[in-house]
Amino acid sequence: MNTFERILDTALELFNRSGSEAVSTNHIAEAMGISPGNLYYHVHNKDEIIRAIFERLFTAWDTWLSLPEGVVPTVDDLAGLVRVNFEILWQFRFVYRELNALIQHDPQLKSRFIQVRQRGFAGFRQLFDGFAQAGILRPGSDPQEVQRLAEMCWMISEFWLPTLEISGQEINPAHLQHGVELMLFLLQPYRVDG
Amino acid sequence: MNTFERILDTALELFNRSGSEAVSTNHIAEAMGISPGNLYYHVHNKDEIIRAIFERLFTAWDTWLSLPEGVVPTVDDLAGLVRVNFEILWQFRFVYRELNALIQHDPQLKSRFIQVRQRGFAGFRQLFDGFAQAGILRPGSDPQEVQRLAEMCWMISEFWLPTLEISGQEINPAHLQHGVELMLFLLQPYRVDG
DNA sequence: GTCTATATAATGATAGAC
DNA sequence: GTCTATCATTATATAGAC
Repeated sequence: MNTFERILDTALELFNRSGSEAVSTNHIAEAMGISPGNLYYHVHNKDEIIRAIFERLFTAWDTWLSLPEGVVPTVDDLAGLVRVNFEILWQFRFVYRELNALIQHDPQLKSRFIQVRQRGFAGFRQLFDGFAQAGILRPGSDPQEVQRLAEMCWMISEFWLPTLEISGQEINPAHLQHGVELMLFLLQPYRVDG
Repeated sequence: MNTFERILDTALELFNRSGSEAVSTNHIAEAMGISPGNLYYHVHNKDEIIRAIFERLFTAWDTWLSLPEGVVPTVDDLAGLVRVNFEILWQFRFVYRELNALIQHDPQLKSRFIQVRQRGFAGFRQLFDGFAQAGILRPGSDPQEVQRLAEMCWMISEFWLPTLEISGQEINPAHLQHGVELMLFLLQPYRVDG
């Protein structure tokens, strides 16, 4: 693996462990066993490292939401999808721990994040259109219903890990499952099958 | 006002504007027009400033949830309560922007936050028991129903502002109202009155 | 209580030899 | 590509005069 990718690997590990603010470029270099000067040959600055790690997350999200064409998704698929996102966000856990601060500090990162997240939600949202068309969700009188269900599920998908952390709860399969169940619970009144 | 409180006022303003990491004790002293040495006469260190500001938030929350005795709350009261929490969290907006990072960095702050938040949720949760007893929520077959509704509403109450920020949406009354409406939407299927 | 002056350490980043 | 050496800057924090 090339040095640039190794820098990202190491930085991600340290950021997840100690937070990106507490981890200096010197720490990263030391953890890799290279000199600080060498690190700066491969990256311009610390912000670039953070942005590159974010791009890795974005790639993971792209794969996450690239669903097979023409297949009608079920609510179980949705639950599985959210579980996968929990895994992704655990892998990049420093991101949502510091997200609002990070994008406030770096306008370039902010616009990029907002753009990618927006696209991600659009894809996620499509699942719910699929549910409605497949008759999995009952036809509602309120046209905003599907939109709102998607927004709530998305919120759980994004903020369940941070919620567990500020509750003092361990991030383990049982506690993650609680988030999935919360999501299924809020879909319950609108489901035809369940 | 005494100097300690003025330090907290100034620090809160700067933290909200630039993030607590970017603001040094020197910045705070300068913004107040006192010397760095003088600031350290009044506080031991920066962590103490952050903890003291958190205590202010906790006090605001205490007042927030101290409801008049024996009065049966309505769903409108709940909506109003959540709006007030949005105002509180706006006043202390650096807190939820950095919350997971801050409590990871300061174990003392972490245990205190978890404790206060737990108590806060218990009070919030009581509202929902009140709803159930008053017949505002339909009697559900699932005993966990009330708990889950409270958890979802609490999540909106906590994370709606961060959600707006990472969506690139301005924090204004209309966008805040959207959060309230999301909450009312998820209560809808369980309401008897609506 | 408030100031000036300062100690100490760490940060991000660069220059130039190899 | 990698190193050593180093810089300028900033951060937290303290000592001691007033």
